[in-house]
Amino acid sequence: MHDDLGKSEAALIAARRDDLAALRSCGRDPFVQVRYSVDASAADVLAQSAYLGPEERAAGRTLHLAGRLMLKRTMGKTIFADLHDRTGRIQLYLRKDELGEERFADWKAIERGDLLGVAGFMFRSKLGELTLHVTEFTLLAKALRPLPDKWHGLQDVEKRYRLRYVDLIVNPQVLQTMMARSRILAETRRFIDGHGFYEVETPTLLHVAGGASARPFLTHVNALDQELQLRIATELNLKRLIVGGMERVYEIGRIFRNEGIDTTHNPEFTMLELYAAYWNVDDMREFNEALIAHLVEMVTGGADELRLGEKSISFRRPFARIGYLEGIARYSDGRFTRERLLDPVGAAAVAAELGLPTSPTHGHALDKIFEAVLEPHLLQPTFVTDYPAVISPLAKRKAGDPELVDRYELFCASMEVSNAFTELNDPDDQRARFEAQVAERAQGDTEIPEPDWDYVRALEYGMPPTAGIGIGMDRLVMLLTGQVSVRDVILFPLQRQHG
RNA sequence: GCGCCUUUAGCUCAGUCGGUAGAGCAGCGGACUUUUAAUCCGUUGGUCCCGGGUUCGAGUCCCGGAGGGCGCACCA
Repeated sequence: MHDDLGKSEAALIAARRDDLAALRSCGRDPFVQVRYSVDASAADVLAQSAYLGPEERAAGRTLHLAGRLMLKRTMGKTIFADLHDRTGRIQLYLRKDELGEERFADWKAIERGDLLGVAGFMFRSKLGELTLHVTEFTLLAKALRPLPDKWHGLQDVEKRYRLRYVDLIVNPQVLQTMMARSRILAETRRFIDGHGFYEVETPTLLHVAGGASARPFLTHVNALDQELQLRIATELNLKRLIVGGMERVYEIGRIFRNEGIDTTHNPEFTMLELYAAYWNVDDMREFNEALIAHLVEMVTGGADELRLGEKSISFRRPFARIGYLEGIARYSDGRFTRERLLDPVGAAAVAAELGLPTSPTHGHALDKIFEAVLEPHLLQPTFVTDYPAVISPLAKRKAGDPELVDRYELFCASMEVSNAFTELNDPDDQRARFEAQVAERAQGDTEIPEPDWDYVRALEYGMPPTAGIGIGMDRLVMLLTGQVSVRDVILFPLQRQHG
């Protein structure tokens, strides 16, 4: 049909273009096809014809499937092929004596990668595989570029991320994970909506990005000729809505932090933040536990355990609980006491004892100590409670213990999965905490945001007692799908531009 | 930002001591009416990431650069 063109990529494309030209010249241009009436999916058809005995063929209506041809095995006057759709793989079987000389010959120009509509009936092949016996087919689109190796797929990590569409075509596991992510997000919304919450959208472009400690991305509005920052949290705006009376609000939105990129950090990521008026941190913990257990049940099909590599993580309720200071004391054999940790000088000494680099602030030192001492032990789902107030500028102080706040973080597999607290609604205390942050910023902790004084003003109108939570959805999806790199749960992770 | 590793055919990978580039798959031609990464016969295909240098000669050694991965640092 076409000349021997060699097999450099350009030649492989040229050969496929020749096939396309040949199809067009005999009035079979695949790109004129506008739709195909699909009435079945690979997974459904396979499940429904499981009853078929050896070499038995199914009676009944003709099935119509569509998908991408991923493998072609030509045996002279018959062809076996693999068709993939979003639900999975199904084998096709075609015979020359049924299709006729001409239609069968069309398959010379139908190759791996092409998109196909097929009609036929199910049967069980001699070797026992449920197979669609094709009686009718339509080429729906031609792949002009060759696909990667049929066995190894696309392994090159850089190409997988840069050419994610190819990755999705040839690595079914990637497609499964990304579709699972979509389902997890949808189920999270459904669960939350079921508890009477309102989903809202707050701005990503802000004059002062606050609500977390992180360096923001900077940008510029031409219309106003002003510098703007991309949000680093949705917290302050969502609590403005609590002040305004929405009472139960949440946002699942993109957050931007201009910081390092590694297996657990992408500069843009998806965070759920949720606020409930008249709840406290214990109500939130209950809600959190129910949500996570529910999602685990969904992805496992009813189990309460996740396998993560060698590890097995049990989500049987209630999850474990340990105090922040109590935990550090326990895993340091009592050496790192509350008294030492809550004192800036003592904490710095503890950090030095652990060989940690010098921290610019008390809070920074506490974070490092926590990560070194307690976090590695938090494999099973564990609520770490009663955080020091110094590292919780937006949380309410514990009644009777003002050095601590009503806050917890949930850890699974040594990864922070949620962060929740009873919100500080005392405007005077909030103002004082912001002022303390200004001082810390002056000490050199550049991640500390500029205070949002309008937020204090909002509190002065009165915010009901409120509990709030933040959940990094990318990390939650990592946990639920067993991925070790955040790039494997983000469709298009940020990559450096080629020079 | 620092360190280690990595980049060879469309894909997955070999390439020894520095001697002028290989395999499998894909492609192309042929055989084959129940295959399973089909098989069998034949066959084409290279900016060895880029730029310098050493050398009679560089995929290989040296210097510089780019992309990527991992670790550290940074960071929820």
